[in-house]
Amino acid sequence: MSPRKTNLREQLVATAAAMIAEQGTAGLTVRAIAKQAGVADGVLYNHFSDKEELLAQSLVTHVRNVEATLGELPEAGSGSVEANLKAHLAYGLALHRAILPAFAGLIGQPAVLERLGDLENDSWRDRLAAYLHAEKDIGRLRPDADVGTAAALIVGICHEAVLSGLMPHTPASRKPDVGRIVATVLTGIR
Amino acid sequence: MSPRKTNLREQLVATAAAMIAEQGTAGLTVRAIAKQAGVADGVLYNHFSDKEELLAQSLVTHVRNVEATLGELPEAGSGSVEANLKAHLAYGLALHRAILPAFAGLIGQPAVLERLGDLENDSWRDRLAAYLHAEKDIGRLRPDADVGTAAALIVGICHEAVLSGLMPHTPASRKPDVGRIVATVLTGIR
DNA sequence: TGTACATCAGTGAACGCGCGTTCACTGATGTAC
DNA sequence: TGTACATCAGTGAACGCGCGTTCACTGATGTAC
Repeated sequence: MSPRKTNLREQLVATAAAMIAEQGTAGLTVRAIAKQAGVADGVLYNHFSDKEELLAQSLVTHVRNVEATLGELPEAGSGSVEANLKAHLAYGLALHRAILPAFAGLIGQPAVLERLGDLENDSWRDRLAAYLHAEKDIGRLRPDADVGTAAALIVGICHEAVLSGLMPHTPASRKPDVGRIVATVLTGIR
Repeated sequence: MSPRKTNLREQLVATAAAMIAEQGTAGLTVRAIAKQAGVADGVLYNHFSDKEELLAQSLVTHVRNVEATLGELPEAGSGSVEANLKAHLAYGLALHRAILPAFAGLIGQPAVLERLGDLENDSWRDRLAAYLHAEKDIGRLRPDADVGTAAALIVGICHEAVLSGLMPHTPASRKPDVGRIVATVLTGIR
């Protein structure tokens, strides 16, 4: 063995993650990754069984890179519920804007997605749901509030905002307004 | 001219639309379409400038086929707001379940999507927003209700439900509950 | 009506290309004596 | 210390494949006389 100070595997993953961040997974090529990393075309097969393994690892890295740039999420009981939900929503919007195009490029080819089992799949969603439950337990939300559904609504807004932005003929006026969304989820429309 | 009773163009579009309905646009091949239609490989170029034109036309047809299978949307003022919103949401869920995978397969290759300008892009969304406005004018929703945001929440749920279903490691318990979603949008959680 | 020719939708083998992947080879580094 | 050999990460040309697309050809149909 005696690893000769080779972290080329990590170099390839870092390069591929950066390319995913810039252009998504659609049309991403092993040659393009190798060229960007400044190594030979075939070298990735010394470190990965195939392209899918490199892609799966790079996706995990990409998601972690994005999460590292996002701040902390608020704790239940601190500040106001409205401000906390706005922070959660802004976090989710930024997260999905950065990672959803990468995942969408893999639809219809789910083999890569199935290799991501070790990636905590949607930890933000779980934390949002836990936050809402805690606020309800504290009494800052209605006792009969359906916090699971509220979490789904907020996650859905994130998906909708990003997907609409990827479609061509979408009016720019459809940009999400964090304050109005949180207000509507809190108070309803009836 | 004298068109010799040739509707092969429409036959190709119908075949491609059916294949899109079954397996989405990802991995859809001109050869597979030709084989399924029972015609020669190259014949599509007598009727379309290229694969993208066939795909765009087939996507429009697919969407119209799906819409034709969905019932009518309720009118403002009839029935109850809650029942009407449930009908709208069920419609949107069925619509997106059928068409969103087809569109997702084209992300990162937006040339096809740009050819869909004549397709009324998201007419259900517009009709939902118009319905909510009308109910507000009638007085069956709060005067200060943010119906535009409410429409975005409902559309978002449709996107979220479909995308989550396409991901492998999603728990089955996350299926959307139309009644609870409508109740939460109507009454909020605070 | 019958015959010769023109038309043109349809055919399918073939082309060029880019992809993921392979593998004989290189050459710098580690080891043996 | 110096020399000969072994190792193995890295190289990059080449392979096979499937894709979208092209085009010389076929043969059924319409037209002219």
